[in-house]
Amino acid sequence: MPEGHTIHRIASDHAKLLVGRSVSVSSPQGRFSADAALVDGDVLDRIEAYGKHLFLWWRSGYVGHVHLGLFGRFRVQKLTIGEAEPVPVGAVRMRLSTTSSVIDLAGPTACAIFTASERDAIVDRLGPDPLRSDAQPARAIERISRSGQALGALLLDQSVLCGVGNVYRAEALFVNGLHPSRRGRDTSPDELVTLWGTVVSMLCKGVKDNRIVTVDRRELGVSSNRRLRRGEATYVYHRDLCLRCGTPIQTVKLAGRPCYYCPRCQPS
DNA sequence: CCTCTATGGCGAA
DNA sequence: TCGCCCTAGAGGC
Repeated sequence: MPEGHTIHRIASDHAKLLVGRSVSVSSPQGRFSADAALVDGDVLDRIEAYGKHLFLWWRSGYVGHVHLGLFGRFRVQKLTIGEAEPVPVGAVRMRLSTTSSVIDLAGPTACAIFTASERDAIVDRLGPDPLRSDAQPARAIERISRSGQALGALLLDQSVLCGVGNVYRAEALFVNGLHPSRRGRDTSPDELVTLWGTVVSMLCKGVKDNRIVTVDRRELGVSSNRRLRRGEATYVYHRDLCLRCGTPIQTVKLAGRPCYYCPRCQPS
């Protein structure tokens, strides 16, 4: 679920329900109770997405920080007028509720109430976010072009650029015919500019679709409106055979996780 | 019912 | 590099 596109989508979806309103904040599971009390009933001014981080700007000056990690999920329920709040299902770390909706957060890696300067400290450790209009791609491109690290490792390094996860790194490299083990410094500036562009467009599409679909449907030969199944929506990620040429997909461990690639379409 | 997996990231070695 | 945290859905029996 959560690469950068998920977080940006959540930010805009949740903003429609919460921003400008007084929000009840609680922790049915209990682990977030003390922090929740700091902002319970406060007005939410803004929700900000930065890479895989979500920041909730409260009018009091507190800033909520959420990182979904691998398992975190939000569930949104809309309430009809006068409807009582539903009983939480499972382990709900944080519940945000208004008279018209309830948003439950389960399984996050991080969920805490910070100050603005703590939020800044997190952001300072991040590279440019391709989904943000204030992103400076040159920062990422320069860093990659000086690095002896593999592209597959650099794309997953949130301090180089942020928001890309294990699916998008594999798919973006595939689309550009780049082997994941190619070193950053062995990649031309032109190739890196194009790679950045690929990441931007893939993530943007992910926000729109609210899921990861990197394949061009025309290459699939399926009717254009059928919803793609999981495993149909990528060229190499988690596939046995390359969607384009049928070659068996290989993986190489980079940044501690398997990077899927096609040895034929992405020669070293 | 159970076991396995997952689109992350941290801190201890 | 490894272990660990956290949850839910899928699939097997």
